[in-house]
Amino acid sequence: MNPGTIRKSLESSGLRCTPQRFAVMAFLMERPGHPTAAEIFEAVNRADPRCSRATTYNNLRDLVQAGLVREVAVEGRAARFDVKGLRHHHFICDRCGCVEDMEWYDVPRPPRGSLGKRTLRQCEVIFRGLCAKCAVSGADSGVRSLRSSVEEHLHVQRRD
Amino acid sequence: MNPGTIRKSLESSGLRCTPQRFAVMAFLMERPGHPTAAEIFEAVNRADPRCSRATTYNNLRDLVQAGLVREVAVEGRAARFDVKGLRHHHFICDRCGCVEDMEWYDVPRPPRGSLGKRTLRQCEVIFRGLCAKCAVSGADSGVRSLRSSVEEHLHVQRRD
DNA sequence: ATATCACATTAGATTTAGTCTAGCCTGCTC
DNA sequence: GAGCAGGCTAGACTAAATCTAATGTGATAT
Repeated sequence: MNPGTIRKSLESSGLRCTPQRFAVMAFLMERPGHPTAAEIFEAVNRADPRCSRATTYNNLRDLVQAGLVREVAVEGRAARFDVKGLRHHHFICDRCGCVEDMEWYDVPRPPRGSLGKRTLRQCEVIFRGLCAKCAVSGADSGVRSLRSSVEEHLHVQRRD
Repeated sequence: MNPGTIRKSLESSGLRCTPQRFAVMAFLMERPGHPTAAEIFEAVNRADPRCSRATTYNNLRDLVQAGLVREVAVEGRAARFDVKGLRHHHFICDRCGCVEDMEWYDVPRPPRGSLGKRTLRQCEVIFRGLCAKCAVSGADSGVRSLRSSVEEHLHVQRRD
């Protein structure tokens, strides 16, 4: 990835291209796979100890606000980040919490009228299940958090 | 909401109907609007101080695992919970972080082959934008965290 | 060249959200 | 009526993220 590209995309979003900001962005680009903020901080800080934790978080916030980076919240775990490149959806593993990209396809807009006074900015699809590694390994290897382990449909037929 | 219904759905999911568990479930049913764990704890504990924080979290975990309750992770904020009743999607407000239900409609499955060795349990659509209240009030009222403001055109200044 | 100003950065303290620990309680079974 | 399992509790603890107050940086104005 050409350093000029990063600089340009930062600047065209109104962000100054500081060494720290550049490093965070570069790390995200060259390491797809949705790292957590802690992983990003650790990597960037190891490469150049001039980048502190607060700066990493600040820069992530700025990059997300500028629309260059996407944040993915995962139940019971740290958030994960990826560069907003080609459009894609996300797959979240119930077991290990990893986030993977899924091929893009269009999501139908919500039906007329269901939006009310709300303003719609984005629709995204989240897929859930087991990632390839966890699906294969079968046995448990780190399940701990609030997650639905029962198939979706087998409960609550509630009439209201 | 008939207390018998709650007891029955707990028991048919293999969960004993304890007073604390019942209270958490009842609160979620009678107060739709996706409260956070802290709100649930506060309400349930105020109504009956015999329910501790740990118990609230334990019960939420159990209810989610049993498939009676759904957890919604929100970027930069506490998770929110709702009873899994009628199928619906979720709308998350960029500004205040609230979660609202959206009318259900079918989501197309991921295209053939894009799943690989993964196991799919669920597809859900998340809508993002501004909730009715925030869309109207325009001015800022509590934005603080990593959130995307790109296409949002309304530049909220953090800190004042 | 220097004062100024806005933006960036830092170390470390703090807050928030959630989990863990160790012990007690309750109600069933033998 | 002892044993046991699941459930509960207060409060200590942890992880993730944010805040604070001070310092650095570099562009522009004087």
